Amino acid sequence: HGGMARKKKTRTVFNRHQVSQLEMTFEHKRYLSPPERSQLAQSLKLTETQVKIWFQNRRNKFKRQTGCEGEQL
Amino acid sequence: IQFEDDGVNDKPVAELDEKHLWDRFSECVNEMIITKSGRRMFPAFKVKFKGLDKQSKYLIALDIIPVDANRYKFHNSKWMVAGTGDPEMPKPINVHPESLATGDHWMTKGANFHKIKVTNNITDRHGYVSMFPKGPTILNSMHKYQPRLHIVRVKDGKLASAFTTFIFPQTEFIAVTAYQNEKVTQLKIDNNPFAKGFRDTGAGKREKKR
DNA sequence: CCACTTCAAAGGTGTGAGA
DNA sequence: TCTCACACCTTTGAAGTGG
Repeated sequence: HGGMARKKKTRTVFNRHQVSQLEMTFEHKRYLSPPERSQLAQSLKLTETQVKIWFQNRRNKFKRQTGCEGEQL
Repeated sequence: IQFEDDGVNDKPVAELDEKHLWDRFSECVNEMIITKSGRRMFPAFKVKFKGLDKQSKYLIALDIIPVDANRYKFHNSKWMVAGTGDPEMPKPINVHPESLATGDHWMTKGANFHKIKVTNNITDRHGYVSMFPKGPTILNSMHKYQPRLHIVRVKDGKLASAFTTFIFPQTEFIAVTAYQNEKVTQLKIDNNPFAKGFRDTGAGKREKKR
């Protein structure tokens, strides 16, 4: 990185209602079709990209937790 | 306690996870800090399951009950009875958040109760679920306690078996407001990742301001 | 879509002082 | 005995980057 472009990435946190709705939706469907995503985004007042990325991250997390099954002694 | 037996044949067995760690704490009599805002227990209460029916759904729960009616004191590096215990508050039953999951779920993923908290703050009751109190478990300092694990099969929202309760003696502890036994403190520092900043060796920078 | 990484914010440790 | 502010860590999770 050459320039001095200091980007303050402020961490956005979804509120409880948003997370619980997203979580409930994820429990039923692990993938969302574009129309479903659009509707959910609108009802939660999030952008479609945010919902898309949330599901992407959520799938990754699910895989990570479930995949690492052989820990401990 | 009433239940409608659904005829499912299972034989629930729970075994304590990280038993060796619990044993080391137990050897020097474990202590758990209680604070006003609520403190997690360390080690965390984690269990693995066997003998559940894969298809059936189960509720898994944890509670913490008084061991006896004594007050204790730490004197000459030893715990000893120091009179009669104080009255106990009713103890909440901590239902595991993943509850009403299948036997298959519990047997593959186990149950981790690391988020439950213990407190000495009598004035912040979080209300009740059903007949039972909700929120952090209220304990008396310098009293002895024993966590218990409960398993019950559930069918169509109704209990479908008797409760199976497991007690792991090495999870017994004395509630304290500040650690009494140096050995316990050191075990906590050595094993709790959140206390890594107090470790002497390696990446730790133990320092005393004078 | 996945695999990873980035990096603030949130929050859990024991400490040591001062009740 | 108990409480509280620290310093010092971790964990969390949305957003970033590349495949």
